[in-house]
Amino acid sequence: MIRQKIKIPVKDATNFSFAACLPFLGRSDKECLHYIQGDKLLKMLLVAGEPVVVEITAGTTAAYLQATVLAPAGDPVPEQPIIDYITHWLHLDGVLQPFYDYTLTDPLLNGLAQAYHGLRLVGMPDLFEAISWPIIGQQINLTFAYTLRQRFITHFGYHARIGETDFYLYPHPAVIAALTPEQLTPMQFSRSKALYLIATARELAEGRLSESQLAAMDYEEARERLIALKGIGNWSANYTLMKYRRFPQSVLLEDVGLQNAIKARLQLPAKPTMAELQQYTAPWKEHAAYATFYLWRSLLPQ
DNA sequence: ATCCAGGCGGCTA
DNA sequence: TAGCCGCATGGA
Repeated sequence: MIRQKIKIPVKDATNFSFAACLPFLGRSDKECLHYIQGDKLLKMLLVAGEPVVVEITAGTTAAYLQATVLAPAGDPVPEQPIIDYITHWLHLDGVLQPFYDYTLTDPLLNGLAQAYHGLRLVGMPDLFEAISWPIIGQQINLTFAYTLRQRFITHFGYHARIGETDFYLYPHPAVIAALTPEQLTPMQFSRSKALYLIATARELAEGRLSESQLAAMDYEEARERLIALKGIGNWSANYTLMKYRRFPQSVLLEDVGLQNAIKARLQLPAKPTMAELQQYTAPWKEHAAYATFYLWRSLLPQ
């Protein structure tokens, strides 16, 4: 059988490495929205309303990635939505050189560009995922957060078994909007989180919050709009702005992972205070999102 | 057992 | 506006 193959161009290719992205993508064994099999990355995504499973591999040069459509078999699927999705997800249209140059001038970041060269800020092209994941994960340890996320996705997300693998789409807001808290609390969501998730899903499902609305806002407007949602504070708003809107100045001051990474790199006796964090991150400006992401990466093995 | 976790809302002053 | 507190539950 001949499978549909799609080339996905990569910008700033000298600063891209597919292999460098895989450790971050594989950081949790409870991940169920994509899978890593050897040097292949597999994912189901929605293309013109239809689920499509793609296998992504490195190109023969860093200037492009290769996507192969595994399902559906038969008629070709539209290429552009797949290209757009993967480009956003892996930030293939990003230009890292200015950030890499900046890391050389910042003692906190120096060395990260070499250590993880070619790693792109892995994003979330789906707005509901980018808003609800911080709600799910806030104030609990990451292991438990991934457990909750896995339950959320496998209970309420679209599922298809292709070959030996169970693929899922992130739950649609309309599905979550129709839930009651009592359907989430037995899955060990706190009552507050259950209420926040349902209310946020309703905002999206009923059109009071939309991708186009958010797309028209600048960083500060979008931050304020997100914080107006119950359960979304400054940390969650900036998380969404970083992973979904890809505002480069997004900074997650309240992030325990960032705090621990700074503590480890500077060998501080304790986590930095909020005032110290502001001092460390103030010079980052348009490099803040990448600085944060690379510091997160530094917490993983290798 | 104790402390912490990729925070947030709400209350008080 | 800033500071404190309760939350809610698993992991280490």
